[in-house]
Amino acid sequence: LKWHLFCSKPSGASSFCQEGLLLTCAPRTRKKRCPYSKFQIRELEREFFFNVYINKEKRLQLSRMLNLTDRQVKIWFQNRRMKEKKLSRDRLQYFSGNPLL
Amino acid sequence: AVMILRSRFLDARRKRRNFNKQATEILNEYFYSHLSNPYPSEEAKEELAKKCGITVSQVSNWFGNKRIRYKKNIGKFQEEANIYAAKTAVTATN
DNA sequence: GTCATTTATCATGC
DNA sequence: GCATGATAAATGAC
Repeated sequence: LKWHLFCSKPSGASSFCQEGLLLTCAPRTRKKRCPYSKFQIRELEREFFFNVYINKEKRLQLSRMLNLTDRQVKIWFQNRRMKEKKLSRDRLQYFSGNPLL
Repeated sequence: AVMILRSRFLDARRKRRNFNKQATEILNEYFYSHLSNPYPSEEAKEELAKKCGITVSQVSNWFGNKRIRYKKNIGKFQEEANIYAAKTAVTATN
């Protein structure tokens, strides 16, 4: 059984959500998904409100403040833009075909 | 009024409801008859969505969940797989 | 960059 | 109490 090829391994070592000094797990394993804290989300959302596309400087600044990697902040903004797009689609679908507007 | 609609929209997104039996049947039929590559195209998703009375996003969610949960415990789905395998075999003969 | 995914997690149904 | 649908991190194709 194969389907999509993602290299995912449980990575025996206890991998906590703090990714300060990303130890290189030899056979590259997929990083465990770790939900961000309320504070991290709030700050990311705040920045997203001002600009949907974040520049490199702000990204580095934000990543340091939130104890996230540069890559994590970059990906968060990518995912957040996709979420916004989906929200727009859902709103359109929900409110169209709705009377009383 | 706008605020009411807005809140209803938010509630509708938050609340989860199970699909009806017929929709689940249709989705499972597709899944098990494409078990070697259970990735419906965009067109197939739209058709499934229409037949099931759900959105394309919901179809994508269903297949995403189904693939990972099937892969994680194939044994648990063996019985279900046999049922739909037999079902498609019957429809194929007709 | 987008975007379809994988995977874990969340929230609800029953 | 798990089953199930939706969402949140993370990856990879392009």
